[in-house]
Amino acid sequence: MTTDQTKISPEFIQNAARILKTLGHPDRIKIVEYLENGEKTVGQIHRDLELQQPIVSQHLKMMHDRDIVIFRQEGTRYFYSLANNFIIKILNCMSDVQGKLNSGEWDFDFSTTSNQKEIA
Amino acid sequence: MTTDQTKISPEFIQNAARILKTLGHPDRIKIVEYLENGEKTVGQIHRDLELQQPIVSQHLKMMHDRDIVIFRQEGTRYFYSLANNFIIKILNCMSDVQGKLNSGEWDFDFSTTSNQKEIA
DNA sequence: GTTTTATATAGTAAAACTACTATATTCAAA
DNA sequence: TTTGAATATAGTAGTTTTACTATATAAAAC
Repeated sequence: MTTDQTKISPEFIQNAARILKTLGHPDRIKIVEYLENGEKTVGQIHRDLELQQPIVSQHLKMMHDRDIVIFRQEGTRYFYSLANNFIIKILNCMSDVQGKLNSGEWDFDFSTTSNQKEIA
Repeated sequence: MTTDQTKISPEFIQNAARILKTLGHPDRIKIVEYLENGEKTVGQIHRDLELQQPIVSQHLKMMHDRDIVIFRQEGTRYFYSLANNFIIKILNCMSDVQGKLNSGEWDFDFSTTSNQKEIA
């Protein structure tokens, strides 16, 4: 029902697109989800998520450019964390969806997807 | 708090990434949002959103491949609609976020973004 | 001082996306 | 049966992403 009352503004569409696009990569989703537990160093992400270090840095750099993560430096280590609750909100949204899919409340089967919608 | 209880499954991450990435384009967000009002023909989208027809078809094809939209053909016209509530859920999530940003409840200012998180 | 450790950066080839133009296809209409 | 309307497709040049390898930096540890 958030359809007509909360019309997505043109300016926001740009931001939303950029955020969604950036979040649209398996590794980055994993990283963001991992960061929900609090700030982590590149090495922790690298080891715990089993991703190559340069790849991790690359993803983090992209996400930093797009304001998804921030970091603080301490000696030779960089501690990254989520930049905004916005990101968590989306992640939770995805989690909710997953829950409904797992519980069978929704069909995510596709190919068989039926959706008549309110066709007048 | 959907962190540890509802762990995002590896399989879902793939789907989520594909969906988010696909939604990560201004035109496609506009189209999806437009389709929330019910099914529309290519021509309607083309005219109402002021997007070139081939571009619209291109986006719709991609979104169909990624199971975001479905369509039914009637004569020479194609009626497109959203394939799953999943998509609406995400859109609503984005709308909510926008609402909070507009109301100043959150800062989306970035660059100034502060986020200490629960640093132990 | 020299060697690790922790990260960022450069460089790059292959793949995917974007935005267009031109054209084919299929119905509907005259 | 020719025309026009509604869409899909093909083709393509330019731009981003991706995924790696190699390397530069800077702080720590010896």
